Amino acid sequence: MSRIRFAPSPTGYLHIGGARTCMFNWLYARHIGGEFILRVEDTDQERSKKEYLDEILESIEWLGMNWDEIHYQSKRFDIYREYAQRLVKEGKAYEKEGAIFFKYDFQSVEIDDVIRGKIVFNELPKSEDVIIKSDKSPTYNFSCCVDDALMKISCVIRGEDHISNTPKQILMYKGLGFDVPKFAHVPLILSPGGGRLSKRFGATSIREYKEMGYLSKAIANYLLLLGWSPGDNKEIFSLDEAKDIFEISKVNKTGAVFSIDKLNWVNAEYIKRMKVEELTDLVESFLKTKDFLPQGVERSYLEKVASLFQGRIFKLSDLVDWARFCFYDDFGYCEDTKTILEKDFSKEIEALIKKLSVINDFNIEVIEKEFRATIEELGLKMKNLVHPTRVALTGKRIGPGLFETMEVLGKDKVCQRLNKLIDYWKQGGSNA
RNA sequence: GACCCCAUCGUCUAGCCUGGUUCAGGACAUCGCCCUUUCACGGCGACGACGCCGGUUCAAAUCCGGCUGGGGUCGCCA
Repeated sequence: MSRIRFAPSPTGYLHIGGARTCMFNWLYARHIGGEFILRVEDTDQERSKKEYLDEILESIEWLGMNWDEIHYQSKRFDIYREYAQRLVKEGKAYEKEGAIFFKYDFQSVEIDDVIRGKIVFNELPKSEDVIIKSDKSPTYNFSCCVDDALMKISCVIRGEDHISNTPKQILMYKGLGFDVPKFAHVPLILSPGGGRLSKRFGATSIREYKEMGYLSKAIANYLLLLGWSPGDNKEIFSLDEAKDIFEISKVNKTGAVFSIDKLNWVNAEYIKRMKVEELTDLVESFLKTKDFLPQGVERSYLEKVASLFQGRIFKLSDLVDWARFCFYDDFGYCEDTKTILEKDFSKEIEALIKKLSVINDFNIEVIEKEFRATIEELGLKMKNLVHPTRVALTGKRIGPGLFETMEVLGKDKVCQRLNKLIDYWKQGGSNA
């Protein structure tokens, strides 16, 4: 049975790079029918926080992954000390000032990397390293090595920033008499400017993306596109589909620049392909956490709003800007609507109100019919009436199709808002 | 500085392993046209890459070497 692990350190939130490494591990494990193990590397008691751990586990699940085992290094200190002690007895390590140092028995070290092939190190910067600190906690390279061996990890999949740790670890495996596992070093995700993904580049944690209204499946899908490709020009696929065809050896060697534009596109694709009911669920809980929904908004209404915007938003948070008029009456007219409102169309709008107010079944077909009839009778062009009407209803010059917008808002609100625009003109254009 | 990794359109990538089918395919972004009540969506199209130099070969994006460029690591952090 193959055993694969992801080993996060709870000293920060799960960021994009970690999430992707986790996905590669999970995908590989599931693809070969192996076990997926989470190993929490919480040896740094000072910096490890429960808050971070909770967030990491939550993000992993949110992205659609599960695990078979979870271990905590903070509970295994005895084990690390025992193995370190063994090295001391064998003369491969020694104690000094309360710490234990491992002496590298260095010749030349070769890594057989599943993604990169052979990597050869001909020299190492040091001839020894601390494996147990003076506070008796293990150092990263040592606990990592002991655990990967004891937990029978068959392939260590991690970021390429660990390549230079690998020769030291291999020497430790050998010193301890352990079998050396396979390694696969995946490329890093880069900032748009090149270089490491950093806080300087906006959001980096999965949680932040969730809060911006990105869907878990879209993020998982996009992250997978960074460094791996199904190879058939397919770009939209689920973790589950990927699982069936994923090959760790097919992961790229080159670092990939994170593109918010492409993430937006993927996210929009997911939103478009979703059933309205499903989208409404997401919209509802998202807007609730943003404290955006007024009291008493009905589910059926929310569903109409979701459907109205389904094809035109990139992320859920776009609704906060664009769909405000669906929930609140207190909006003013945007600055850029001035040119539209310059000309007074009171008479025409009044005629429109008259036509609309007598409609019984206020649906899109009837609305459009009456709207066009009004245009016809007044000898106007569509845009003459469409633009001011949209501004009256939404406060903006751009938005969803006018007639569906009217249907969603309903007759009363439509007429009321149209009258408000007439008042605006009466008062000589003051934004009441 | 030392060690290591990497190198196809602006970006993500397919192709590279098993050289010819590729004057290099797809996607995002950008631009144009169409659709149209606005903005999007959708449709169509344009722009746009094998870093450079050598070598191997009848033939190289594909194999080899060098150079250049980018990245990573050098903590009793992980």
